[in-house]
Amino acid sequence: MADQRITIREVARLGGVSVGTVSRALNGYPDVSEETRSRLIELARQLDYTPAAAARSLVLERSQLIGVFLETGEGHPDLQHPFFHGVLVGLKERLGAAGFDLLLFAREAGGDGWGSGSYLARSRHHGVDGVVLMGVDPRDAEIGRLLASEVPCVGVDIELQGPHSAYVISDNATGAARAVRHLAELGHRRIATITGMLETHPGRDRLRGYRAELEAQKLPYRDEYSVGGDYYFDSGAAAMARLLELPEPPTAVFAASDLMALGALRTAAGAGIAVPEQLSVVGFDDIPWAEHANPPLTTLRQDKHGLGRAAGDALLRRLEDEDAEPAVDVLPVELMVRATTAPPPGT
Amino acid sequence: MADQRITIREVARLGGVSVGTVSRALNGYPDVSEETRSRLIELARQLDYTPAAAARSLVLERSQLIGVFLETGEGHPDLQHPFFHGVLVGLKERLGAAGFDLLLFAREAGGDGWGSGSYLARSRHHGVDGVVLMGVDPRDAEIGRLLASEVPCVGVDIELQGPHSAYVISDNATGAARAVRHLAELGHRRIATITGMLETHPGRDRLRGYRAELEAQKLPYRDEYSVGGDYYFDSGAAAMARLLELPEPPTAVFAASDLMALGALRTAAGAGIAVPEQLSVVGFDDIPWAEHANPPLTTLRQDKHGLGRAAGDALLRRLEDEDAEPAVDVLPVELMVRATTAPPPGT
DNA sequence: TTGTAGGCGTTATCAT
DNA sequence: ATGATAACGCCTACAA
Repeated sequence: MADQRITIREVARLGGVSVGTVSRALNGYPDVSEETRSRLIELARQLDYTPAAAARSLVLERSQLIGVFLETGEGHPDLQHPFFHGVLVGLKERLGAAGFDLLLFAREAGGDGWGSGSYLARSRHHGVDGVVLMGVDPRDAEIGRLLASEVPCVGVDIELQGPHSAYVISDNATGAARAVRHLAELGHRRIATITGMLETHPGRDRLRGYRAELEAQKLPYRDEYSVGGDYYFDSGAAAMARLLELPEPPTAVFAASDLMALGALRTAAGAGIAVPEQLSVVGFDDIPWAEHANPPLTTLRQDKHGLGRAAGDALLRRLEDEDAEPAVDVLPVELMVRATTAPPPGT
Repeated sequence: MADQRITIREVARLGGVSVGTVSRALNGYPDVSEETRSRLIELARQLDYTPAAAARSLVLERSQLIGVFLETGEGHPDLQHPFFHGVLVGLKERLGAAGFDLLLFAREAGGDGWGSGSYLARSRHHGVDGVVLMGVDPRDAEIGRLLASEVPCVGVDIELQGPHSAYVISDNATGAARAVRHLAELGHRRIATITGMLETHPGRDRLRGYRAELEAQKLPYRDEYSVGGDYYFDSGAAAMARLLELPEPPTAVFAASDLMALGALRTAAGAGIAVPEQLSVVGFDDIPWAEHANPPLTTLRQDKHGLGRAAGDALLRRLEDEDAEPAVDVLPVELMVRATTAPPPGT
C-alpha cells in the first residue's frame, strides 16, 4: 500500500503541536513563534503535505477553481476550432499565476448524477469561484439562470448580460473596417465580403465594420458583394465561386475568417486567377496556418491568448472586489499584411 | 443577495424528514419508502438542489474528477499543437459520459500556495481520482514520484511506467512502415525520411518503422536519406532543402509530421519541383489543414479523439477494478491517400 | 504563543 | 423505514 494521505493532524502529531498551530503556521498568521513556524513549514515540506482542497473549500467557501464551459458536442465543433485553444492557453496562464486551477465541465447532462443538469447547478456543485463561457448560446434559458445567479461569469466572444457577467471580445467591427481600409488604400474599389454566421456577434460586427468603412471610403455598398458563409473552408470556397460569376466581379474580398479566406484562395487558384495580382484577399483570425498558406495570407490577427488572459483578469477583478463593474473588454486586432493583397489589376 | 446555496439540511427541513433520509432517497438506497423517495426527489429538483462536491469528496474519498497535466509553458508549445486539442475532446467525451469532470492543472508551481509543488502534491490536493499526462517529460523525477504513488495515471503519447500507470499511443512504427510500403508499392526506391525529435517516443518509433519497412522491401538504408526535424514547419522545409542538394535526391519522402511534410512541399514548390509528379510526400498526423493543402496531403491519420477516449477508458477500467492490468493501448493509424503521392518520375 | 472545539455539507453506522 | 450522530480534513473563534 502506498503511504497514506498526510493530513494536518499527522503534521501536528509529528510536530508535537496542535492542528490549530499547524494551520496558523502554514497559512502565515502573525501569532505564531518564528521558531515554530519555520519548524512546521520545514516538516510539512518534508512530508510533502498538501491541504485537502475539498476540506478547505468547505470551510472557506472558496475553491480556487474556475469553471470552464466549452460546448463541443453535436453542432458545436468549437473546441475543434484553434481559436478556443488559444484562449484556453491564455486563461490557464493568467488564472494559474493567480493560484487557480481550471475545471473543465465534462459531465454529461441528464446522467444519473446530481449536478449534471443546469449550468448553474453544475457550477454550484463544484463551488467554482467563477465561470468562463465559450461557444454556448447566450439565449439559452439555462445560461440565463446562471447569469442571473451570484456566480461571476465571463463570456469569450459572446455578449453576456447579468449582474456579475462580463465578456471579452475582439474588436471585430474595427478589424473589419481596417481590412477594408487596407484594400481601399491599395486602390480597390470593388470590395466584396464573405460573412460569418450572422446569428453570431462576431459575424454581425464584421459585416457592420465592412459596411461602415465602405461608407467612410465613399464606396457604394452592393448587395451582391456580400455573400454568406459559416466560417469554414467550404463555405468560403463556394462564396468565392459565386462572386466570380458576377457580371462585375470584385477585385478584392474580405472574408470573415481565415478558413473562408483560404477556401476563397482555393477557388481562385482553381479558376486560374492569380493572387494577389488579379485578386486580393484578406482573412480574419490569423490561425497558425495563415502564414504558411500559399501565398501567405493577409489577415487580421485576433489575440487569442490575450482574450484568455483578459477573461481571467475580468474574473480576478471581480473576485477581489465584490462589486467591481462587470467589465466588457474589447481587444484590438492587428492587421498582418502578407502576400495576398496588392493593388488591383491595371494599376 | 442571491438565494443561499441549498444544502441537504434545507431539503430535509422542507421535506419534514432527516438529512439521512434525504441522502438515502437521493442516492437510490433501497431502504426508503417509495412515497418518501419520489416526494424528496421532486422537492430536490424543484429547489435545484445539488450536493456540494467538496463535502461529498471528503467523506467518499472520491472526487469524480480526473486531473489533466498539459504542459504549455516555455519550450512546450504543445497545447498549441492541434493534436492535444483533439485528445482533450475525446477525453472530455468519454470521461464526461462516465460522470467525471476534468481538472486542468493551471496553478503555477513555486507560488505561495500549497499543492503547487509536485505533480503528486497537486493531484492529492484536489483528490483527483486519476490523472492524464500529456506533453510532460517522463524522465522528470517529479513525474516519477507521481507514477510511484497510488494515483492512477495514463500517459498520452508518452511511455509511462508505474504500478498504476497505463499509456495510450498511436502505432507509430506500423504507421511509418505503412507509409514506406505505400511509396514502395508505387514504385519508389529512393525513399527518404524527415524525422521528428528523436528524444520523443513517437520520433524514434516512426524512424524505426521507416527502417524496418525499408528492409522488408529490400531497399537499402542510406544515412543521408534520414534528416532530422523537430515536427514543425520550418524544420521540414529545411530538411527538404538538404535532401534536394543530394547528388542522388530521393523520389519520395516520408515526414514524421504533417507540418514538416507541408514544409517540404513548400520547399519543393520553391524549387520548381512538381508534386506528386516529380516528388512524392507523405506526412503523419492528419491535421485539419492536411486535406486543404495544395495538393491535398497524403498522410497517416492519428485518431486523436480515439486516443483521448482510450485514455479515459484506461482510467475508468482502473477505477472500477482496483487491480486491473495497467494497460498500454496502441491505436492504429490510417493511411489517407490524397494527392501528394504518385509513381516516381519516368514510370 | 498555543490548545480546544465548533462547524462547513455529506455519507454511513447505529439505533429505533 | 427513519432519525441521530460520528466521521471526513480543515479553519477560526475563543480560551488558556
